Amino acid sequence: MHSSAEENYIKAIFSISSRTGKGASTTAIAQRLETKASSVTDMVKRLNEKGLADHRPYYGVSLTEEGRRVAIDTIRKHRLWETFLVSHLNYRWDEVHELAEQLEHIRSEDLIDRLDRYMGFPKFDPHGDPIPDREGNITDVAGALPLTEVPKGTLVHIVGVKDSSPEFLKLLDGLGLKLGSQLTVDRRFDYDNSLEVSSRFRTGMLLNEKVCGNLTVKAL
Amino acid sequence: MHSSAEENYIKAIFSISSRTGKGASTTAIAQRLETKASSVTDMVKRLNEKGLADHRPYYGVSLTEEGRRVAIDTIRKHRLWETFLVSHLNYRWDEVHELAEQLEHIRSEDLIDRLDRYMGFPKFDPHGDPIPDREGNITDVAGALPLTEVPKGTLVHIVGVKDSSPEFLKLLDGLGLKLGSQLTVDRRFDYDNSLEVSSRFRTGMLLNEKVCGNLTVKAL
DNA sequence: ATCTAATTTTAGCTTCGTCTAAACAATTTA
DNA sequence: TAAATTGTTTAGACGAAGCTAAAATTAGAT
Repeated sequence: MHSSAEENYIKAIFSISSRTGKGASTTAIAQRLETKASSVTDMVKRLNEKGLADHRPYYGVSLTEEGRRVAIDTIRKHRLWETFLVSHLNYRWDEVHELAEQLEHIRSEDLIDRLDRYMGFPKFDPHGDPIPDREGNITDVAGALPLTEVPKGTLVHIVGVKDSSPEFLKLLDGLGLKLGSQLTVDRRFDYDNSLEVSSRFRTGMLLNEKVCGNLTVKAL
Repeated sequence: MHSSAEENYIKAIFSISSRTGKGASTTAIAQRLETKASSVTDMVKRLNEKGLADHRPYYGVSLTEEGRRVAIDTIRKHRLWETFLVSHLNYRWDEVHELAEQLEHIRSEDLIDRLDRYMGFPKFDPHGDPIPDREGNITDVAGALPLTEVPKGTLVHIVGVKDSSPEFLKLLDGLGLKLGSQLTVDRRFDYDNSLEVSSRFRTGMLLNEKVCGNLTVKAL
């Protein structure tokens, strides 16, 4: 059995090494979990002893097959709970992250499978992230790419957000943007890689590079 | 903020002193939580420092007004989660206790209020126990009494179970008994205070004193 | 009323997860 | 290449929550 702390470390290692393609550095983990590098070193040692992570000092941490499974199970729980909170308890998409961080640590595979069935086996969570199935398979959206990569004139729709923080989601809400919103890239500014986009309800929206990088879209 | 461990101690103190009408003894608490008396002494000291419990050494522990509120809030969460698990996720009444023990520690009043509304503000949990409302009011069933007190010949129906352990609930299932089941007391045996009862589906059930004491019924 | 038995508390130790401060290693920079 | 900076680990400590063994207190039996 794994503690909540262990699961949080495993999730962080999984997410960092998926993004970078390399082992996760101690400081990167510390930053993400808002803890100290020395605490990370300690915990990584424990994860290693439990066969959940490999650690070559000064090189980085990576998950074992078992650790990877724990990560995916935890992500599955997180995303299913987020989906439940939004679709059944009427939470907004910017309110559910913290709660799901608690709920994902409830120890019962059966509970999450029942919740999954209760909701009709949803494929994506409220932020457009794919929900792993019971076997741990994750079906990614084909043809999805960050808004930064979209050429001028293209019509796309939003299929996901890379940043689920309340701050970012509130910004999108303020622009009237949500999952499924249709966008056209009207202009690209080389100066700072910002884009001018328009939706069906608003034109002339100027989005900076950071915002565009966090919006995953698909051509229509 | 209270830890899960604190909430468990508070629930135990609440339940023991409701039952006995006195302060809860260290050993009684230890027994209920399957821990050691010395651990209880330690924790009670902490609860006392936090203003949640009063403790006169060698006399017993009782909750402060604030501690009582924590107890009732935790019970509310426990019973609402149990209700959700049974009525929406199709769990049986003998399967939900352990899961609810985990879920009751999720820290969010808002979540539990939304769950309450989602289910239409249920008044009783799957074991017939009353669910406290948001203000902490508990509405007890008028005229409910243990089966042990029912005179011969009376027609009653089951409104609650005092023991929610899987073992006891499976025994009831085995007899075809559940909340709402109608029972008649056919005979009372002074020898061991056991009763012979019959339901609409089965006659000649010999229930011992312990079983009868754990069945709360109401005359029809 | 005293002595024994049961209960309760204290003292000291353990594990988990965290911290700070200091030492050690690696990578930049000059 | 040496120095400075950055990143990582070690050492030692702490709080929470538990344990065992021993001491202290109360209650029950004689």
